[in-house]
Amino acid sequence: MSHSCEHTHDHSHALRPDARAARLEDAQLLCADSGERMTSSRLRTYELILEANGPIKAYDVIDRFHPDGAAKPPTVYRALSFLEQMGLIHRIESLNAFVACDTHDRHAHSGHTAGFLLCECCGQSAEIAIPNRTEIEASAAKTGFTINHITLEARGLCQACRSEP
Amino acid sequence: MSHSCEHTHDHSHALRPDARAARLEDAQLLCADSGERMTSSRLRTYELILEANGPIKAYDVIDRFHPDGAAKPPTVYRALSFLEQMGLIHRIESLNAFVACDTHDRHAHSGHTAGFLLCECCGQSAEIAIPNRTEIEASAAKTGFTINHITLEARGLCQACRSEP
DNA sequence: ATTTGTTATGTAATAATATAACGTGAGTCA
DNA sequence: TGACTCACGTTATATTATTACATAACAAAT
Repeated sequence: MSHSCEHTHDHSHALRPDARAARLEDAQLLCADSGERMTSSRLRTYELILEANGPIKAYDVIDRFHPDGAAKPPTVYRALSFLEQMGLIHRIESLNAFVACDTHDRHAHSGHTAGFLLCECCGQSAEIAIPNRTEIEASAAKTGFTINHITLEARGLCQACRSEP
Repeated sequence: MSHSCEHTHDHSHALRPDARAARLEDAQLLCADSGERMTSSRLRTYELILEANGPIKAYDVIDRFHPDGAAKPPTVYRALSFLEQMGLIHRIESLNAFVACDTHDRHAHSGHTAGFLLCECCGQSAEIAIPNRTEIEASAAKTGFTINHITLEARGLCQACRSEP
């Protein structure tokens, strides 16, 4: 889906090294507080996701895991599950990819559920609050359905990609 | 995800044979009107999706395609793409599965975009209108993002599964 | 300090999902 | 009829994800 265009994608959203370091620290504190272990493979996986410029595929994490050679899939998939349970990353269903949770909003989005805007051109994502969650729940409740989790992924074009020809 | 419970799922939503036949006829008319060809593999794929009691996996279609032995994957994946483009079926991203479009609502949902309620217990799905489409678009527009397609999938428990212990 | 239970990891294999590439046939229409 | 397009058949392979089981690391109680 991404990179189907001609222009260059110089509008990187990747975190700068110091911001990444801060996120890694925060994650370690979060785990310490919750009595979970932030092991080295979990940390490495999180680091690679933070380094990525947008959602990253599991096998890209696997390939980049070691300086010399790939990790074994279960190592990374286990870490991804853990990080997702901790609310540190989100899975993007429509891309089979993973993205770091936007820390700024992490506590704002109830149940660690967020919506995503996914640019079909540059491949970057933006996390948004799900507008009117209650309406969705109300609409479901009419038929007696109770919602546990909402996946909301909107595909389109980000401003940068729309303005570049 | 589904069938993690103890109770039986006798609340089938599958169409009755006559209703299925009507859908198949409608689909053929739709194709005729649009100048597309409803070939036998497309029809067979659609038939299997209509017969399913909820979202069905591509490989389940592949396995059931012939009375004796499976179809080749490309045959079915091609048919699935076609049916999706025609608005006859939807892909459920969070399940890697496909479900027949709810005909009743097919014209009501602009752009053939629909939301889904997915029961984590019985595996059935219900198609809903996306309640906040404009708000989502407005929220995206604030950052200059234009939306082409919205995926909305809510997981939870349907009434039948909540009432059965 | 040892035992014991739990949690995490290593490793090999394989399952599940999806597409590429390329040749063939069937319809359409000048 | 010839040329064109669309759909299909076939083989192979790519991509995504999990099972299964053995080992290691850790924590907590004895």
